[in-house]
Amino acid sequence: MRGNVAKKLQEPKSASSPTSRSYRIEEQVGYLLRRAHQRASAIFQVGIGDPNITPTQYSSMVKLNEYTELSQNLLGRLVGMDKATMQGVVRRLKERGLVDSRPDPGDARRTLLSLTTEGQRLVNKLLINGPAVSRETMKPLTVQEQRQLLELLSKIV
Amino acid sequence: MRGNVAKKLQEPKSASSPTSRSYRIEEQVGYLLRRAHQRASAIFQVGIGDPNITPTQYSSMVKLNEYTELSQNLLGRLVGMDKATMQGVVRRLKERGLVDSRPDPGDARRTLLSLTTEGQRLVNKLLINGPAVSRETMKPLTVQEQRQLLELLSKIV
DNA sequence: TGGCCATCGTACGTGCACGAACGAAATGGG
DNA sequence: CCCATTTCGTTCGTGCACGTACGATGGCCA
Repeated sequence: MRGNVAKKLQEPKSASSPTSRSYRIEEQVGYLLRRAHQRASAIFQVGIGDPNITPTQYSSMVKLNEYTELSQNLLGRLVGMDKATMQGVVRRLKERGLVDSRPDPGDARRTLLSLTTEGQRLVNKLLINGPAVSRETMKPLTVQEQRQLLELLSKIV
Repeated sequence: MRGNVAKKLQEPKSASSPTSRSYRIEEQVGYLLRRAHQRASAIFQVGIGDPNITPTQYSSMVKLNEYTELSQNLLGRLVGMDKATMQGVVRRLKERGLVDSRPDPGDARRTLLSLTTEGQRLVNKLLINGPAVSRETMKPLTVQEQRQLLELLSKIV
């Protein structure tokens, strides 16, 4: 019985003054976006069909599949990653033989990236699961709410 | 003039078959959540009032300010971080003298965390900017849309 | 009360994220 | 044509995120 008291959750101490509207961290956009993103990533990881492919790697491969060949910087802009982040993502994809690169013949600063045959094969397999992952992430919402959410998120990106 | 051709953006190659609805990565929840979270973090960093405090550190301090004293694990559950992540966040806050810890007298496995005087001072200063950060993040939305977004995000967290 | 199982915190490895600094290459204006 | 500016990719440092494994502790129940 001793020490039992220590297990009880303490009450919040702030009595929230009657004038100032109380500030709850759980109701702030940034907080909710972090949590939502966490959950989306977790669902992606189990649902996309290859536990070793991350969401950013997937986005990159999907874009490379659309455009055939892109410079590293441009790819980064298309998928919303800064160049330092992109560098790591591309390095890992190259290490796994999913992406190949060659110097841009017209601009010596650039590296042109493309999917290997293996990369194409993989991304086309994963693309089949893409819609299901999105569906599962938004499962708690009605179809109309899902449309709303996508629209609202598009506006604040 | 030479090499100019290399700068033109290549057209996407997929002709999107007429039967299957095209899959655009930019319209997937996970992708939008990642981008939105990125933007929210950037706004937080410049707006919260201390560039060295991260969103997760802020959440943790706000919760510790509400509850006075919490075990590391419980704090992690309250702010949605797994224990390994929490460990790093707490370590950095302790290194900066913003958080203090003592062994739980009733349970030798636990560490009780609390804000130092300095930590309290800081979080109360940052809390003033909290609402403005949220406002700025949702600036592109109408007030009604802002309410909707918070509600929808709450449902999928 | 003794042993099984859950919980707590830590440690390690991997990956995303980004600021800053860097050197090489391209560009554009004077 | 030359030099200042910009772009491109890399590297380094810091921090979040989480899986896994570990050892210590606590709770439960047979």
